[in-house]
Amino acid sequence: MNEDLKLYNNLSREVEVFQPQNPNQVKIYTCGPTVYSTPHIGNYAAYIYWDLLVRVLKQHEWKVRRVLNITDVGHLTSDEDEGEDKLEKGARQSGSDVWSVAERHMTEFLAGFRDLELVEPEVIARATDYITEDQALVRELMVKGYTYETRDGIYFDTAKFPRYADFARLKLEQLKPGARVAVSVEKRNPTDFAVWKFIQPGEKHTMRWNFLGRPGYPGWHLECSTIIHGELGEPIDIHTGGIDHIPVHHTNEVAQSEAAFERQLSRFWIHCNFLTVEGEKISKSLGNVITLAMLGEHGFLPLDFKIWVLQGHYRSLRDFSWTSLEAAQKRRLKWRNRVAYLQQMTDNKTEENVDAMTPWSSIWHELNEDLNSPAAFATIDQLAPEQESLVLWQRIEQLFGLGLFDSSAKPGKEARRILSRRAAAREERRFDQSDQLRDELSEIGFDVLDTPQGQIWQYNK
RNA sequence: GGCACUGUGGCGGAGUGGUGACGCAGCGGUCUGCAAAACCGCGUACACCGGUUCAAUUCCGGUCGGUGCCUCCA
Repeated sequence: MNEDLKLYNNLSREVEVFQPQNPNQVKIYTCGPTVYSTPHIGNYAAYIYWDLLVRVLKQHEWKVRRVLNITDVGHLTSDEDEGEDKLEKGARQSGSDVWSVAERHMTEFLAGFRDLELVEPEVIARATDYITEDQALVRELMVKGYTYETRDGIYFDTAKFPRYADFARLKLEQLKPGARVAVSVEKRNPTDFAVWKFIQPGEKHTMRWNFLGRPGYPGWHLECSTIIHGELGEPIDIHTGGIDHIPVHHTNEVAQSEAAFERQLSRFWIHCNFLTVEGEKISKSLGNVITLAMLGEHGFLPLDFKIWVLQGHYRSLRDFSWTSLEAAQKRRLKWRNRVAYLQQMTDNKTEENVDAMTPWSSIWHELNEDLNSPAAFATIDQLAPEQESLVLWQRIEQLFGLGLFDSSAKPGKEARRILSRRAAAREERRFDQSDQLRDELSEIGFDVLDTPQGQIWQYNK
């Protein structure tokens, strides 16, 4: 178990050995979802990768304190209705209010978390619970002279934070401001961003808090800085997020946190790549959004999707397709059957005489090489029968959470009765009957293997 | 335009300066009452063009292609 954990750190753009500051409290922050619509598989892919990270950290016997934020407060939409908040829009479309839209989608998101057997973070922080702290952070930035006020909000002056471009290695003069959105004429620099927004007279914005004598709401990047400060304290050990966050969100987060608190925000920054569907980004406007529920309609479980995600590397761009999901589903079926097989052999008092540590150390090694789960999977697939044991499979399950030991799908009363009738039929060499019973078994979800030790059932789906 | 990632066999997907990971699909065999599972065997894969090298899919340069970001988004 004396394996160094190596992770690709966005700060150095290199794979580095990771050591926590304090093994009793590894501080991790994960950028969470904005809860304005049903999460899609691309959103979950990120949390699947971070789940693996957390499980690996825990396997190192470090104590993890992980914070996940839930953005339940305003961001502007990307659609044409300029300036309308995503939550407001969701509320208008569903005929309810912003608070219940957020509530509903947060519940939905967390249900998906459980279906994917993702380790629950130690802290789930809702942005709206940190408004006072947000305001304190804005005040701190104001006092330190990093901000200026315009008609619509308090802005962070990125020119006053010389390291601004470093994180994303931006070439500021080469950015194309207004490539996709109109520039505010009042901004001093194109990269300046709001830390607090004022609600204009007549503007519809249900979520509002009084600050500086006016109604308003926190800026788009503020909550992450605030929550990290309150729940973990700088510097944290690892900050995770999607690759898309590097140039804007994380850049701004670093700027406002490090300006206000004068400490490094995070020692490691790790980012996962995107998932496309048929070569294109998942987006509502393209109409290619796939949800966990839709996977179910196609006959897949969330865990089939999880193994699909993990058979690629978190920094690789992945393209989703139903055929590749099917291949992943079969791989998981095979693994479940290996566990089922071993369990039945053990029931039959077969002695285990295996060395679980040899394959385990290669699996463990692969995962410590920047979370190379695809390579670890290859090792698992190459296990020789004599290397396999339930102990080893339990460790594998503990690392990936793939439902390999799920007992709810095991043969019920009916299946067990068919199995014993078939055993009797074979004993008397009534093969027509035993073949027919095999077909019946197949219809209720099980295959049967005839081995020297007798019948062994296997899942067939 | 800038930045980042990326181009591996039918489909996915690791990895490496020199014996073709692994999964799915396919073919043949052993085994089996028949199967299944398992095991054994079967594929002239590394976008293109140069360079370095005894040797390049792997390093360097260029070309072409794909994706993402530059408002929020994993």
